[in-house]
Amino acid sequence: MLKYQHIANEIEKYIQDHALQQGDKLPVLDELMIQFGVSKSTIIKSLELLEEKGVIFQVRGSGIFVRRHRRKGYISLLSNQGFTRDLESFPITSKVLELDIRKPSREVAQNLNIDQEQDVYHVKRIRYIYEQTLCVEESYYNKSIVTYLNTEIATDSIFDYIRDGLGQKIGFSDSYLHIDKLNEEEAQYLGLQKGDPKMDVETIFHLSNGQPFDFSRLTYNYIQAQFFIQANGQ
Amino acid sequence: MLKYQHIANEIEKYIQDHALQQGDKLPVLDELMIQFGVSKSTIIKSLELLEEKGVIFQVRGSGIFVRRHRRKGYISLLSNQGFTRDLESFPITSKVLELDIRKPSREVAQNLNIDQEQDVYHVKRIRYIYEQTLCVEESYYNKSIVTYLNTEIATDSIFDYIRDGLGQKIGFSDSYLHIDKLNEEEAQYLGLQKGDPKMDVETIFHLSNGQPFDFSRLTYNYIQAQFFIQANGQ
DNA sequence: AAGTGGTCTAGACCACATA
DNA sequence: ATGTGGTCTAGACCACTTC
Repeated sequence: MLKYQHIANEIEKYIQDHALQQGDKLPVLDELMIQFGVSKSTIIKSLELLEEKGVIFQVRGSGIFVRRHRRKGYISLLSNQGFTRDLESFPITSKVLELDIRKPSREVAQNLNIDQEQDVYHVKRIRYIYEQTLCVEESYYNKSIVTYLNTEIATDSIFDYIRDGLGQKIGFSDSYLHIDKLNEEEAQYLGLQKGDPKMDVETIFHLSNGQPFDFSRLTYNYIQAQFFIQANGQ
Repeated sequence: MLKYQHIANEIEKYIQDHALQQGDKLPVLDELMIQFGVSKSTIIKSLELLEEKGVIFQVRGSGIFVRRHRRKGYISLLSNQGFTRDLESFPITSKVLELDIRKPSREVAQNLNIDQEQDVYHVKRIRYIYEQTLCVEESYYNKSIVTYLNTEIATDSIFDYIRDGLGQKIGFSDSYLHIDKLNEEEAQYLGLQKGDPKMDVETIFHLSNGQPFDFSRLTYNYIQAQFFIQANGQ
């Protein structure tokens, strides 16, 4: 593991173990340098990581402080690793409704940047949070990258499998959000009424080399759906 | 202006001027170092900025590539500078409905981290995009930080005024998203029906020293509301 | 004035992709 | 094997906050 990653983890663990709150001060740069026995740049790199993650904020001339959002039970829209990778992880489970290999629609092919003759895995799942219906998910994986899938994998974490089982490196993702009304089928899956509110999140996931490998649409139960986003200044 | 900021701007301008698309390759590190006459670290810092912003992605051993999301007309949920600061800026206008000084409710006081005796500016606005109703906004500003406001400022950009007029440095923000149904009043403002879907976005904006200065709730018209989020791997 | 974080440099060495 | 990005160092100097 890289030094700066290791140090970032240690600092984050320190914050959690000591239950530090928003605004609490961390040791100064010089101390951290000595404590971890590395150069200033390496500490700075660690702190940049934590700042980007929304764990701390730095004030020039003053110090390094803990950043905490106050509300619990919200799902982060910024983790592009699915839900299971969140720090404050939720008890998310899945039920697989459909799993097959097919030719993509034009929309799917476009989003995966392939042509319509190439095979994709199609997966439809319901996802539960605290045993309540959270969302319906429909995903398409480029089969030339995600070469194999089965129901067992899809019931567990597909992303863990892609990373650990297939050895693919997951990079960045683009998400598009829409608000609309539920249709009959969606309402049935989510245990709501037709015409009730919903949020659709379409996401294109890319490998770290920029290749799209997954296009997914999640339709959320508006009662369970609470999200948060931490933004940093530019 | 800092070197790495300047370079980042130049590179971004280069991408726009040449209308580069997703996956197009940029000059390699060595070339950029020579071209801008700076050290490797400075170029890297610029590229990190652009990567965080979702403008490029880097592949070790391969190169630096342009990152573009393909869909137009979506509002970024990551800009914590309001709408007006977006690169692909929209014609956003505002109408001020209410503007007064008052004592905050407990909820507002909590979110601004003040007590209920301290004054806040209360602003209620309707915001339009392409001359259509985008959202209703209700904001509360800590009056000890935002010392003055008037209708003219609130019709324009309040954030520009806070930064440029008051000389405050805007830092990070925490946003919380909910989906629900419109009530009578909201429906009227947005020109929709009671019970139609809505998205509420509550945001706490902080100065760069960590102090909250603005708590706002935006209620979006579900027909106009389209958002996007670019996430980077961890 | 002292303390603290931020920028920038030159260079050594490492890890990954491509051919 | 070569090219390309990533990590890490030691140190000089700068900018902001606090006292």
